Amino acid sequence: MAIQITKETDYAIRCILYLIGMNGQVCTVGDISREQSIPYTFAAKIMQKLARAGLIESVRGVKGGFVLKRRPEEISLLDIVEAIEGPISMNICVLDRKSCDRQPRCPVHPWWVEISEVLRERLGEFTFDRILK
Amino acid sequence: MAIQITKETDYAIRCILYLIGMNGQVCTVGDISREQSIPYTFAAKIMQKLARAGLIESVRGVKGGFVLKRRPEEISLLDIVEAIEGPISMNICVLDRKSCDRQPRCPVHPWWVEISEVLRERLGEFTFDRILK
DNA sequence: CAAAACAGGATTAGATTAGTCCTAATTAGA
DNA sequence: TCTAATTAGGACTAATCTAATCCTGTTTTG
Repeated sequence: MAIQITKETDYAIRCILYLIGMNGQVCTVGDISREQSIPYTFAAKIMQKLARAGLIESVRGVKGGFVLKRRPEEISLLDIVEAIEGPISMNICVLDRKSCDRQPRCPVHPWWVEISEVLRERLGEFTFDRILK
Repeated sequence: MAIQITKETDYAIRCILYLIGMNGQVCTVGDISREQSIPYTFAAKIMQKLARAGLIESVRGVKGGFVLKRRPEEISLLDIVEAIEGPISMNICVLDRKSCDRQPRCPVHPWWVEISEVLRERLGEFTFDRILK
């Protein structure tokens, strides 16, 4: 676990980008997988996560697929990162205080809390309306 | 590779913290390993990396060990993270443009460059003199 | 009811992280 | 000068996580 988003998250961003480009049209996993060069079953998993997070909506059955559920300005990098990887923290101790074995207080802990928060804020500022310009 | 420092980096921070607390006294890997609960051989590797990065200095032979080479205000979280994990980038494409298969331009690329830079700056602001207060 | 699609659990392969082992090289001190 | 304490560093192993696949089930159009 180094300081980098996963390939899955990178794929997820491409998925959203693709849906934005399709302007409300329902797209299948097949379309997305083909156009964005993402392995089919992996793309399917990613779309499920994005749907559970409420960023996109699934339509089941023949003629089904996925559509964007929010407008581009309502979707940020943070939304996608958290939909795929879960809550952000620069060090596990931020989310799970027990994991820090240097009880009761590690002097660096508050720094990680602060840096994690800064990163969240920044990721939240990058919304997809900005990308179209 | 998710957005989080590794355990090795966390250990490295403890090593520096320990040396700072020892006020210029030469400390062995044994001391550090014992006091900070880091497996001996792993701690040895970490100290080597910190030494190569110029944060600490090694003294070989009997009575040898490690000493801080810089003052606390000259050591930041960034120095340690980069000494252990190498250059920071939120997405591989920031360091290795070739790794981005969506040539020639991915619209998200400049965002990752910017976010990586913000993170570097923030990590650089946390210097170890601040921790003592 | 058949075919096209999503849902989701279980599994596998590959990469990375975490940690170990072993054999030097260095040096203080008996 | 020999020995013990110590760092240097390459090779290796174990554990964990990421990336990807497989399979079975459910929904829905025509």
